[in-house]
Amino acid sequence: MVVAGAGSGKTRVITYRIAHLIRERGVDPESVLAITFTNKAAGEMKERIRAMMEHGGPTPWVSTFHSFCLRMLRKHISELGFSNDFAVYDAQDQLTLVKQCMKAAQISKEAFPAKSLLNHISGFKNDFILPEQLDLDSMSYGHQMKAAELYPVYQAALKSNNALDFDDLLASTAKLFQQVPSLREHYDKKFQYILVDEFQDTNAVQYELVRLLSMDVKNVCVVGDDDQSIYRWRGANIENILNFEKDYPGTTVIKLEENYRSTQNILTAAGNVVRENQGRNEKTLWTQNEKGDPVICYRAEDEIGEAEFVCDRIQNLSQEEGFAFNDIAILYRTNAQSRVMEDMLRKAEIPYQVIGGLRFYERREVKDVLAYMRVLINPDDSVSLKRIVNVPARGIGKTSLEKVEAFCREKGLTLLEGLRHVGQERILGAAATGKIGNFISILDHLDSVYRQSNPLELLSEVIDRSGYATMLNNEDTRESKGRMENLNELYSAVEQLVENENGTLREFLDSTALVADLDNLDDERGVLPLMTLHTCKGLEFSAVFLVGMENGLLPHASSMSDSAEYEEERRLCYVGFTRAKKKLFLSHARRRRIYGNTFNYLPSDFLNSIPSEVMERGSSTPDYNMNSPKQFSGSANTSYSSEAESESEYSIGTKVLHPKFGSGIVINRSGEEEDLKLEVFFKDGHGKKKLAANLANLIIL
DNA sequence: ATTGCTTGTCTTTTT
DNA sequence: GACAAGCAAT
Repeated sequence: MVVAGAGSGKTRVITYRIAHLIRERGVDPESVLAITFTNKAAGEMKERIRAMMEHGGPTPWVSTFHSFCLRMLRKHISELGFSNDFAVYDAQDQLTLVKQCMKAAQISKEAFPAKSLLNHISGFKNDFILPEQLDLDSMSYGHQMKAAELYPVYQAALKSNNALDFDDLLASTAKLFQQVPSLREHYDKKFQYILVDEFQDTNAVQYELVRLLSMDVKNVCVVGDDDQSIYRWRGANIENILNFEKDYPGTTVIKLEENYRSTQNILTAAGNVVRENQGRNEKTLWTQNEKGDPVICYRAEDEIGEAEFVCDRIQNLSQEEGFAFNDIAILYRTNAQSRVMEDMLRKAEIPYQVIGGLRFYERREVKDVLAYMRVLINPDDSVSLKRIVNVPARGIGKTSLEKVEAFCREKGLTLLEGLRHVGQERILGAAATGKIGNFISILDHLDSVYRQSNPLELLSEVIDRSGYATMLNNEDTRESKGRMENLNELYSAVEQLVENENGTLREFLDSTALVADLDNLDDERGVLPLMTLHTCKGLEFSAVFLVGMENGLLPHASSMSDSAEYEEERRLCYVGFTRAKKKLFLSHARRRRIYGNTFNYLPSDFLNSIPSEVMERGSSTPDYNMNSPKQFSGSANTSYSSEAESESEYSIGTKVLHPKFGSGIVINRSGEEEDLKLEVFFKDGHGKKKLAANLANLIIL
């Protein structure tokens, strides 16, 4: 186990270890399995290993957990009673199916938001709790309990659609190895060497997978950094680092504490922020690098001023100091923050790319077109079928579809089978029957294309015959033109697949299901990347701008009520800082418009952790760099000017006292002046309360 | 019965 | 500001 700080060369350790094993120890490359966090990282690692080998030949398995599992399942899933043409459901598909199941199970969607139930189900899967293993007595409150009730229904629905969701890829593979010992043994023996990067972000299933593959051959090398654990909310478990030594007795632990990436000042700032966390392994990163420039912290009046500052400095770095745009990054906590930055970058004519946000393969038109192809491959996929049955509109509405569905339930047919029987069974009137017949004949035609030609021809036929092209052409708006462009882009993606790899349609669909945001990062051209703090993990840039350093954004408002979540925000901040090699710019705005409301945020608590020797403050208005950072966690806030006080009253993060509930912290606010509503999280088990500010008799602490 | 329109809701992070 | 659910108009 290699416990290694940021910038200490973790990934390099894995890459060189693999190269060493193969080159010096004569290990068969195909007996090596390396797990990375993104497909991009996997590709780069493979490339580097290949470069270190003398000649081509077999290569080690390098992939993400998800792609590894998908590969296993495509080969062996019949053992679990699925057909190997199963579909992979993304978050949208999952939600659609959950809603459908809730209707069937008569669960009120007002009392239980589908998203919340899905989150809990995902949580069960990440903890590797199968529906039959649910312990209802251990369930906490209402949502989790309801989710437990829905979980088996949802799994059954997935099965009848011959589909797995994202979390199933992992859980089902683990289940597969547990249920079929011969298979487990086979792969255990095959993979003599297993290496896992970013181990601090593995969850229970992933841990179990590693364990299952290393029972007979206990040769595992994991690399991680507990300070960079930022996926707790996704089920990641830092405990995995602790359990490791128990499950693998005789583990050698190697610490890497020298940082080769950042200047001393940046490292000091980052180290001080993360040091305040309680549950962490004490380690201090050091570097031989120069002290470097101080970290710059800029206070803007509003988010536009912040964006102006950022663009200004970027121009400066580019023109005066010769930084390439792709060596500078803008990082933020939430995707929504990118918009203002984009507007300003466009004005400044700086080329940029936003990583993340709405993914290409999640766009409506792309998903619609892909849904046609998914149905051809897997006719049981009713989620995709329902998506396209009336898209473009062809007169098959809600009521008709409901009747067909009822008929299907009664006869035990899949939706597609049901649609095919509409005519004979006289379920619907002549008009509706005819429309469904047309749709079926479109599908049949596409199916024959699918069987006879390549994916590229099929795609153009889908776009054409479905009526999608006509629909977009008729609309003739800026939006519809954009959608058409996306379809053209999809076309080039498939084109590439067919030309270069001679891939099949299913391989293409699989790859679309597994693309990560970061996989789209294109670091060749001089394009400036914008991304969230989560996405930036593993990357480095000469200059980094971390914007929105405010209580409520970083730390995010939703983390204020839970100390474990709050600590994760700190780590997130640490990850952001340590991406920077030479220059780190922080910024925060006094006012910020979000969702149409104006918020007055206070500067982030995390800024207070940074020693003034390594940080320089600036702002568009004077009086900022004079004082040390304001303290607002203590009892007195006399350092505020009166103007600042009225402005920041009840800001997110403010500690308050309530006559009944005692002390608490403001985690959200809405409305203005008289109608100001606060959401306050109280200690001592009172939990979240919504209060009207002028009625609640709150005392600001 | 379907369509296109309006209203209301909800926005942390993602393989 | 995006999107889904609910509405009146055809």
